[in-house]
Amino acid sequence: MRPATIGALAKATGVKVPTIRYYEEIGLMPEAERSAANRRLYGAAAFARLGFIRHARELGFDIEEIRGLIALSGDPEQPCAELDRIARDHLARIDSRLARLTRLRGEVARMVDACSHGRVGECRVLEVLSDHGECASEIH
Amino acid sequence: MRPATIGALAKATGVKVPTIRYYEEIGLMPEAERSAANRRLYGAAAFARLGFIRHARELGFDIEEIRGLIALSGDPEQPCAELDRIARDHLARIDSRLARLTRLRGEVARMVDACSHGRVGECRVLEVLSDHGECASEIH
DNA sequence: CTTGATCCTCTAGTCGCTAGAGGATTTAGC
DNA sequence: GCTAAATCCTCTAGCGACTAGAGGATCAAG
Repeated sequence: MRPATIGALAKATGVKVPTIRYYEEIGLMPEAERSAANRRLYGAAAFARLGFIRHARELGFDIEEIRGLIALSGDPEQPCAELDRIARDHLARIDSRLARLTRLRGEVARMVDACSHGRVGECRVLEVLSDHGECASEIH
Repeated sequence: MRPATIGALAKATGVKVPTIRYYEEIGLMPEAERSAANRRLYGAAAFARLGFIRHARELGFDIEEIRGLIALSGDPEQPCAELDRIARDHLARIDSRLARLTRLRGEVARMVDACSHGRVGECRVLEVLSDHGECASEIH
């Protein structure tokens, strides 16, 4: 397998070309080797790493967390407690976002139900929004 | 009730001072009157409007939607179909975010479970992240 | 009358990209 | 071999919704 262009890497991983360059710029991807004409060239390792990054991003890890995960993966002798901690922290964040979003859904649904389908003057959507006392749940 | 300073408005509504200035800059709040010494002064209407904005933001409406809601609220004779549409669209967005976040939670939880609490070399967290085939659900 | 809190404007930074300008090089079709 | 389209390069600027900080004016309390 000879080195691929950035376009081929993009196609294979589903990460856009400018995003790959951006990842290189912020040091998330290593600096790519270059062809004689200054084009970036990627080998199998780059495909694996970018795939990893993409998947982690899809799971909602932020760039700094991914940096941490990559650093840890480079040293297989380390105990995986830190890895576990990053993942658990992330899970906790997801859970709290889920809880918040669920409460929010309830409030918005209630608001939609309150619409009388008449004129704006009678519509309760605006009232619900204006008056925090209308909230069923305490969001703040 | 004589006019309040920006600080008092901030305290009362829970919106930070720079954010209020930002809202004025982008035209979400009207330009405040000024004291002789050029300080912003706010009356009851400003409290109501900023409270409305804050609440809508908390419910996840974006600035453009809020602009729309405010514009509609200015004309009580209009039918409230448009209002209803904005709110329903928003509800649909929340639902799809909820669905996505729920799938994601499942994957991350599975990943955390896969940690053998040994060394990084044996930990499946990294594998799960590397290999999209490991996914239980199709996210993309 | 001084001290500290609050206010003003302005610029720049956050995150994770995305878009576009302007130019070089490569690839595909004829 | 030649041309046209696609791809690549670098660079700067923009998105949303703020947040942070500099540098200076003004206000309220002791």
